[in-house]
Amino acid sequence: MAANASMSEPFSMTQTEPEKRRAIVRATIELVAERGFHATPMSMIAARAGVGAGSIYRYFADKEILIHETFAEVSARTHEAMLDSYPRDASIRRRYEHFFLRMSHFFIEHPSDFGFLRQYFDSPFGIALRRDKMMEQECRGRDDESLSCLIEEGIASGLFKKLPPLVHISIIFGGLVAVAREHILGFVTLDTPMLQIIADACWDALARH
Amino acid sequence: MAANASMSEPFSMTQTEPEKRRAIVRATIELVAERGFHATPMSMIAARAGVGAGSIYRYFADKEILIHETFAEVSARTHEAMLDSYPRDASIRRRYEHFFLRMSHFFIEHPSDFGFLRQYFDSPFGIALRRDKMMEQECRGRDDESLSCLIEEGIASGLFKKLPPLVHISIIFGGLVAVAREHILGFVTLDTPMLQIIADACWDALARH
DNA sequence: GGCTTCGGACTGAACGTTCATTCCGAGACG
DNA sequence: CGTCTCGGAATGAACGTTCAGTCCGAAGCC
Repeated sequence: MAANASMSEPFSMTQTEPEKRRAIVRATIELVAERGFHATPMSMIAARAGVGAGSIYRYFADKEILIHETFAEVSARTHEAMLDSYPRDASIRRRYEHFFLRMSHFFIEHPSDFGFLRQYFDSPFGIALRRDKMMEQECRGRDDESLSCLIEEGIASGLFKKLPPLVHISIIFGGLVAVAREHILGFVTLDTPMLQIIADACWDALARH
Repeated sequence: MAANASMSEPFSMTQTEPEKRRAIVRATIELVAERGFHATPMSMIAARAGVGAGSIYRYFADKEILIHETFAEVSARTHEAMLDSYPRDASIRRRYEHFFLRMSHFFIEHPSDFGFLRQYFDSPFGIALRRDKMMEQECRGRDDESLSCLIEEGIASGLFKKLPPLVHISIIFGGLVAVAREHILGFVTLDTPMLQIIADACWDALARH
């Protein structure tokens, strides 16, 4: 079936094939972000994407798979944004700031992606995924997992407080996500200088004094 | 709601009336915490509470009202736990620590309440509620809202960084909630000394240096 | 080139299931 | 024996999923 690799994707030749798939994924992100997984019917996704209800099943076997594949795409975009021009050899402080600022900008500029990710990680899917990742990480040799590494490096060098790395990550990420959420909901307005100040504040939580 | 004070609640005379109501509320808290609002059918709530499906409607007009009244009860318990023996006249630092430690202990010891609150505040209900509260607070003269006051006091006294109070609150609450969640999910274990250290770390994020 | 045939992406009405809510007979209490 | 609460079957709406048919561009034929 996939033998033919001559010049086109598995569907038509017009090269426009994934147009509908993309529309479906986009609609899923937006609606799940706004309303949550269980509150967004497939019919609503189809309507927002401008396709027939049945067409979704041409691209995704069922709702659960649609959610998982959508997550994979959002997740990839997020990692890409975070790692883009990551100063791999800079100081811990600079790498931390890069992470924090990239992340907060990405969330603020892509509120639907942000909302989708929050919904996903709060769901049983996301929790199971984290459990798997944790297992995997315990068995395999250390991989790169940038933030996790950064924290461990900071602790080892005596820069950061001696706490379980996951606690550091929770404080940073918890604060970051909460602040981004307030901005998106319109309860505060965060510009770049303000985000820098917040990044510094969260750094103070990590650092020994 | 509390108008009729003659001698009995609106139901029977057996004085056992709120027994079932309580079971329903408890089941709602647990199931919503575990599964989310839209993924917990009324029939499941009835089964967990050990009552017939129809009996819920004897106490709550519909699902939405059930959720709201359940929230009101959980919310009251939470505030009560936070304000219990609150050292109203102690230093800002001491009051902060009281708040942080009470809150984290409460969340950890009442994971269902914690899960329910998170679900509620993430839902459109919770967001609408916050919007209302914010309006109300802007118009009315300052009320007590302990944490909000504490932050403003800290900023005014030069102890805390000059940031919108809501940002301070987000950093603290975001971190607190994230950390409690990791504990409940079993990814870290937090005892009292560790929580004290975390409270101190979050304080560092607030404080000027 | 015009006409016909063909294949498969696409649609939306239809299906079986599950949900929130209603209803009614059974029983408890006075 | 009337009143009132309860449980769970009944009801209608809404859901995820399917499928019989539509549509359209490409290929075959004259």
